[in-house]
Amino acid sequence: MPPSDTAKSLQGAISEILNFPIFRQCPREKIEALCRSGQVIVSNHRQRVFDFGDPGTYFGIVLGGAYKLSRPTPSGEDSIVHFAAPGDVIAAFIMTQSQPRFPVTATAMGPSRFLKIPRETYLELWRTDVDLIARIQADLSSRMSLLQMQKALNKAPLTAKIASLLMDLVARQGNEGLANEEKDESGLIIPIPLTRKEIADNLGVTTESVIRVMSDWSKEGYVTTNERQISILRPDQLIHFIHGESSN
Amino acid sequence: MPPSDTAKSLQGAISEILNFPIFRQCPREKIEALCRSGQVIVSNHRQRVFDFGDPGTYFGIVLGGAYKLSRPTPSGEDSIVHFAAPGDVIAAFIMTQSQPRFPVTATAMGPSRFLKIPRETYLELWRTDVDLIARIQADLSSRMSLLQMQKALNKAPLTAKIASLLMDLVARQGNEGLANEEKDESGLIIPIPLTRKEIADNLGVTTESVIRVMSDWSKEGYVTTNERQISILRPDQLIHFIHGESSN
DNA sequence: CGTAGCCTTGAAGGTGATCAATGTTTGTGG
DNA sequence: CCACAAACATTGATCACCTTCAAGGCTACG
Repeated sequence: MPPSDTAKSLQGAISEILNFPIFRQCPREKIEALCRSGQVIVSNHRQRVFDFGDPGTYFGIVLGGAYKLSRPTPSGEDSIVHFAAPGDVIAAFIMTQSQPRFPVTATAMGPSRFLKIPRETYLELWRTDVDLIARIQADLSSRMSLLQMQKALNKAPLTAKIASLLMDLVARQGNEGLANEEKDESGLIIPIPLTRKEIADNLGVTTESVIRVMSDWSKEGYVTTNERQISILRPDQLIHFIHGESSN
Repeated sequence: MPPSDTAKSLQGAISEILNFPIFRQCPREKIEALCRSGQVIVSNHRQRVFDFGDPGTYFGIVLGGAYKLSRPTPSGEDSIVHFAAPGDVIAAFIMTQSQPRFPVTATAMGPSRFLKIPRETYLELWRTDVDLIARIQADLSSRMSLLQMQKALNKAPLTAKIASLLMDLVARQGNEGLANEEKDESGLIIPIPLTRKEIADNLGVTTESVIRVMSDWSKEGYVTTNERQISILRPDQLIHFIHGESSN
């Protein structure tokens, strides 16, 4: 890639990042400084960015598309820990360790881009720009909170788990800059292309079980899927499932 | 409590904290400065320190005993998110938020003590002592990692979940200063007084199920319990369960 | 044109939940 | 010090939910 292209994509990255909620009202110079040491990485569908256990020499900010963060289970399958959408920070948590290793595998879901920033830059930020670090921590804090919420649903029926996941994903989109006026027409659109298997791997259940629930909901008209794009037509109904009431 | 007592317990707290692994090789003055603005809180068994949703005006470092961090589930039960042992940091993650609220309820498990440190002190540390903040982050990082590992076990049978929890708890003790030479005699002792219900609430299963598994293991001689003190006699057997092999 | 990934459906089976009853220990107040 | 309540532990029977296994169809992509 010629240097001019790199420069251009970096310029784009800066303005994109400034639009993400966690970096709102952040002085442009700071973001520029952050980006200057970084590099925009473009990924294809299903392409792995790094593997569980690899040396963690950098962290990332998702710019477009999505990445799934997974880790192998003792039984050899994959457990998806998080769906990283634009604005999400990846692997920042381990940067302060002395010999960091990535705690998850990152895989692109559809064509995606992220800003790759070397570990040294992160460590320098601790001294030069504490505010920025605090913003990154805030993102991790919400991830932690999400994990805890999901843990609390362990005992709940599968319908509750799926409904909760879908509602979380649309809620995250809502917080970001996008105008979501399409509510009334086509329902809430989930901003990440999800397969049934990915939902299953995230919830720790089987693909078949997810399919059965989603099929029912499609028949009832609560959701629709095409091209891995899931839309929620009846958020109210899904919320019912989260709170334990079965179908009525 | 007369001021002399407070001073004494603070002195004790300082040396205790210096012995915790995350604060090892930390200059004594820094810890002293940290403690000076704090206060040692003593809790009785089952006493609540703060509730989910309360304004988060302080954070804490567990000195003795243990605290369980839980949050209410949509169905009205309790989900235990973490067992906080001595050396664990509580609620530090939310300190940087502008209007922090405790994301969990903290309840003492047996007689316990923790150092209560006001939020302002934490915020000041960001400017004055980044190293200390990094150490606290490291504790949270390991908590996050633990949550992810547990999530990966979602699909595993109940035996694997319980075995994993018990082994995690003894491993955490091992990392702390205590000499654990009692391995050969009485097995690995779990440093936290756990009820079956607490195990169940942590794993998102029912008390009865936990009891059935633990009873089996007691009969097989893998574990023993008395006075809520659980000992692992056959760690090797428990590890088998984690990796999916059933009983043989 | 064949493979790989994803989606779907059905039947059978098991694991853990639920419900109910009872015993044990701990703590509390008269 | 005893009586009573509350929290914890235990056991059994039944049942629902989700898994497992099997088979087949669809689409994308080299």
